[in-house]
Amino acid sequence: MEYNFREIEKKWQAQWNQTGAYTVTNDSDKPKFYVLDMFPYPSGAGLHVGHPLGYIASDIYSRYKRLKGFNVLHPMGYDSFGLPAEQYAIETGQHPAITTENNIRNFRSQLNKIGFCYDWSRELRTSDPPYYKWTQWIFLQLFDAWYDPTANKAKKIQELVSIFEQEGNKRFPRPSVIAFDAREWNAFDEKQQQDILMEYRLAYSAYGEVNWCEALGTVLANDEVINGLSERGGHPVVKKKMRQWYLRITAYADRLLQGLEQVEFSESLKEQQRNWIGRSQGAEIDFDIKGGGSLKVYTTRPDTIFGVDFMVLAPEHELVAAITTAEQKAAIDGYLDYVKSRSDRERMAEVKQITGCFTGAYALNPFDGREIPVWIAEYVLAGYGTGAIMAVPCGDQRDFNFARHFNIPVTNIIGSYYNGQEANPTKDAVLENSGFLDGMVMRDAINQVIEKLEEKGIGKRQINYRMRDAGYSRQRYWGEPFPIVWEDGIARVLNETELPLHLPHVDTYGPGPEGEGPLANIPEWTARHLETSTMPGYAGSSWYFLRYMDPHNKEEFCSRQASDYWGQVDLYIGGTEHAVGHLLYSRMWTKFLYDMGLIGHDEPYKKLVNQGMITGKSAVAKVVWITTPAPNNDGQPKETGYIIPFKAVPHEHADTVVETHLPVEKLSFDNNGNYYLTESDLQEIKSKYPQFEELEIAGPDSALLKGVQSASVNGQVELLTIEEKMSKRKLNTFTPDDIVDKYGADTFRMYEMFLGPIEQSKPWDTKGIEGVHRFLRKLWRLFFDEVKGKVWNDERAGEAELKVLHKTIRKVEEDTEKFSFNTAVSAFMVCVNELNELKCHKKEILEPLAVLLAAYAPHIAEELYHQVHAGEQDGNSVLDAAFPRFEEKWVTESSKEYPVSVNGKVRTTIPIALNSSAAEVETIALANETIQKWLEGRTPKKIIYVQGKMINIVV
RNA sequence: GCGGGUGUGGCGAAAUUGGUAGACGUAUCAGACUUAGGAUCUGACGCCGCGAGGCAUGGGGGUUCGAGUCCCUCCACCCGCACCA
Repeated sequence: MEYNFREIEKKWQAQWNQTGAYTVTNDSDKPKFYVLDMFPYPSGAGLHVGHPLGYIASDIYSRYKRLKGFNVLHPMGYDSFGLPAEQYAIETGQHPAITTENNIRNFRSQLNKIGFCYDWSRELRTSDPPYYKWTQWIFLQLFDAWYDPTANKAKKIQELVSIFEQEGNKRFPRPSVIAFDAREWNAFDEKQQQDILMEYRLAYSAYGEVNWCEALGTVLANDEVINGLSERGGHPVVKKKMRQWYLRITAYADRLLQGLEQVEFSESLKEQQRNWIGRSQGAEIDFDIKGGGSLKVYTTRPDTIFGVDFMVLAPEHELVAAITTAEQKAAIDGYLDYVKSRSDRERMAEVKQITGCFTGAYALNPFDGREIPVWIAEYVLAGYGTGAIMAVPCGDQRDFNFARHFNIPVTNIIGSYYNGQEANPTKDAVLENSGFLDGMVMRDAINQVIEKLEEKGIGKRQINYRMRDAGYSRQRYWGEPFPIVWEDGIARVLNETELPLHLPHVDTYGPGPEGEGPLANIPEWTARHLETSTMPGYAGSSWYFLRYMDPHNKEEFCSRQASDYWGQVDLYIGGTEHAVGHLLYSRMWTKFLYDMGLIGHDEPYKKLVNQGMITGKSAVAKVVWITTPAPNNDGQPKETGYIIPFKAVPHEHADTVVETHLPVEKLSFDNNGNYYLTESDLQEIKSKYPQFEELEIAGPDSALLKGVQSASVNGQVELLTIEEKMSKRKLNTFTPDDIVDKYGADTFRMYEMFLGPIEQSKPWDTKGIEGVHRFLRKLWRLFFDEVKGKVWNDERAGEAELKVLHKTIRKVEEDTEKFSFNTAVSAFMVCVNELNELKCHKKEILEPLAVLLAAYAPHIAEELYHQVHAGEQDGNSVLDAAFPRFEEKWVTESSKEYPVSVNGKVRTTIPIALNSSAAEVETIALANETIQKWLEGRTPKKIIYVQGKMINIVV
C-alpha cells in the first residue's frame, strides 16, 4: 500500500465538504479566534505559486488553533468590484459580471485543491447586491456624520445642525466656510445650509483638484498613483479640477497614528503609515506685505524666524497676481507659463533643478521689520501647509541651494554651526542675530516664538498632515453606485428602504459625457439625477472583515452581538502592497463605526503578518563554450565562450534563443561571482533587450550585470539568471495546480512553508520540493509497507521513541505559535528520520504525530489517523482529536553530554548527571583525561558551569 | 537625503536568545540493491592541512572565560518615502 496522495486528498476534501467540517457558529464555549486572509481580486490571470503562500500560513494557523481548542473563524471571499475587474472585462470584451463570475469559479477550484479549511458558508463578494447594500449604507452613515474635534469623535450631522441653529459655527470654524452666527444660519436658504454642511461631512462632495487618468478614464486616490503614473497599468496621471466625492480621513489622522501603538504590525509597515500620514508640528505665521496685505506661511521651525532671508510662494498661490510689481510682471508671467508647461512627472524627475522668480514684493519680519524679498518657485507645493514658506538658508538645504543659485545673501543665526558651504538643520545651536532670542538654544526657542506670536495675534501653533482626504468616486461602471440623488445642486440621500441601489446592467460601459462615468449613458439613471460615479475599489474592502461575522444578516451590516463576539481580527495575513491603502481605510472605517456605537472595537486587526513574495527565476542569457583547434599563432587550442542573451524566459524555455552572440572572454568575474561586460557589449545588449535597461555601470570601462546569478554546471556557466516578480507575461510562473497534480496538496503546503521565513521574499525552486515529498512518503512508510501493508503495531513505546515524539511536539508547537513554519517543517523531518532509525512503527507514537501534522498536511494526517482508528466507533477524524500533549518528563534526561572547554576552546564532551552539584561537576571535569592533557598541569583559576549547556575551565 | 530591514556553505536556510556554528532540505561526489532507475538505502560534503590541528558567520575594533548573537565603526545589498517647509 503506497502513499496515493491523489486518492487521499480527493477523498478527504469531499468528506470535509459534505460534512461541513469547517463551518463555525457564533456561539461556542470555546474561546474565539479570528484568522483572516486579505481577500483577492478575482483577476483573470489565475493563481501562481506565490499567491497561496499567505493562505497556507493562515490555514495552518487556523487548523492549529482549532486543534488547540479554539472556535476559529477563517473565511474567504472576493474583492470583486473595482478597476482591475473592469479592465480585465474590457480587455476580453465581456461583461465584468460574467468575467468576475468565471474568475471566481476558477479561483475557487484552484483554492479547493490545496485543502483549505475555510468556512465557505460565509463566502462573500463585494459586488453582490446583498453585500454592497451595506457598503452603500455605511457610506450614508459617513455622509450623515461630522467630526467633532473637541470630543475627538464622529457624531451625527444633526447634532451639528442643532449647534449651528443655536450658536452658529464659531466653535467649529473651517477655513473654507464663512463665519456665521445662529441668526445668519437660520436665514440661509436650504442650498446655502447644505453647502455649508457638506464642508463638515465625513463623506463629502467637493470641487477640487484630482488625479485624473485619461487612459483609465477615471479619478484615482493618492495611493493609487505612483510617481505620476497609475498603479494599474502605469498610465500617465494629470491634475484636473472636478467635482468629486471624498472621505474625510484627515479627521482621523491623529487617531490613526495613535492606534498604531496598540497593534502588532511590523515596524516598517507602521513607519510607512506614519510617513503617509506625515504629521508635523509647527506654527502658522502672518507676515505683512510692504505696501499692504499679509502672507501666511507654515513652518516647523519658528525659532529660525530671524534667519528668514526670503519668502517663497507656490506658483499657484492666490496672492501671486496681487503682489507682483509692474516691473516683475513680465518675468513672473513667463515663469508661470514655464511651470504650466511642465507635467508632474517632469517636476518630480527634476527636483534638483532650481527654478524661481522674484515677485518684486517684500514681506516684513514681524519682530524686527526687516524687508524680505518674496519669490515664487516650483519647489514650494500649493497643496501643503499654506502653500508659502519662510526661507531660512542657513538652516534648510533647499533654501540654501535656492539662495546660492539666485545670489541671495544668507543671514547666519547659528554661529559656528553654519560653515557657509551648506545648511545645518540643527536644533542645538545657540541663537545669534536673533533679537529677543539671542543666547537661547533653538530647541527651547520654538515654544517662546509661538507664544509670542500668539500673544501678538500674528500666528498660532499648527499641526499639519501630509495625508489628504481620500478621493472616493470613480468615473467607472464596475463599482457600488452612490445612493445619492442630485436635486438643484443639493445631494439628497436615498431612503434606507431603497437600498441596495442596484448597479444597472449595461451592454457597453464606455465613459459618459464630460468626464462622467458610464452610468451617465443610462437614461433611467440620469432621469432620476442619480450620482453617475461609483465608489472606489477600497469601499467594499474597508469593512468586509465585519460582514464575515454575520454574513447573511438582512437587517444590519453586522449585528452588534456578532461583532462583539468575534471582535478584532486576531491574525491578518497579506502582502505589504496595501500598507497605505486598504490598511489605512479599513482602520478609519472601523474607528468611524466605533464612534457611531455600531461596533465595540476601534482597531480592526490585532496582529498583521506580511507574507513575502515568491519570486521567479528567469534565465536571461545562455553561455556556450566552443573549443577551436588552434586559432592563435602559438598553436594552442582555445576555448571561447559566447554569451547568448534571450528574452526573460524560464529554464524550460531556454531554447528560445535570440541571435546576438557576445564572446564570453569579454566577461570577467569578481569575487562575488558577478559578471562584467565591456561598455560596448552592454550597450549592444541594452539596445536589443529592454529588460536589461536597469543594468548599472560598475567601473569606468566595465558594466556589472546586476542581479545576475550563475547556474553553474561543473564550474562552467550555463545560464545567467535573474530573480524577479512572477508574472504571466514573463513566463516565469508556476501554477499551484501543476505542483498539486504532481506532488499533492500536502507536499505543496509544506514545501511553501519550508522555503523560508514567511515574511521574507524568496525564489521559487522546484527542485527542493522533492525533499518534502520524500518526507511524506517516509512518514507513510512508518504506517504502511508497499508489500506487507499495515506495519504499525500496538507495542508499548520505549523512552527513546517517546523522547523523539515529545521533542517534536514541543518544537512544532513553539514554532507554529511564533509563525516559524519553516523550522516546524524541519522538526517533522527530523522526527521521521529519527523514528526510521529507531525502526519505530508503534501506534502510541505515530498517532499523536499524525494529529500534530494535521495543521500542516491535513489530508495525509486525516488518512493516517483514520487508518489507525479504523474499526472504532466514531472519533476517527483527526478533526475531533485534541492536540497531543507535550510531556516534559520524556525529554528531560538523567544525564547529558556536556562540552568541556579550556579557556573557551571545547576539548571534549563528558556525561554529567543532571542532578549533579557544581562541585561534583568540577571534580568530574578535572578528572577527565583529555582535559588533564589540555591543562598541562596548570591549576584552574575558575570553573564556569552553565547548567544544561557547558563547562568551561579558565586557567 | 530620511526611515525600515538584511548580510552565515554551491543554493534555500537553522542556531533553545551570550554557550559544541551550519540542524533540516536541496545540489554535487562516492557506494549498495538493481536489466534499468528520475525508486530506495548508506557515506562524504565551509576553508587550509597527510595528520594532530588551525581558520571561518560582510570588513575592522571592543566587552566577555566564551560573541553569528551585545557595544563602537566602516562596507554592501533590498524595501518604503522623498522638494511636505
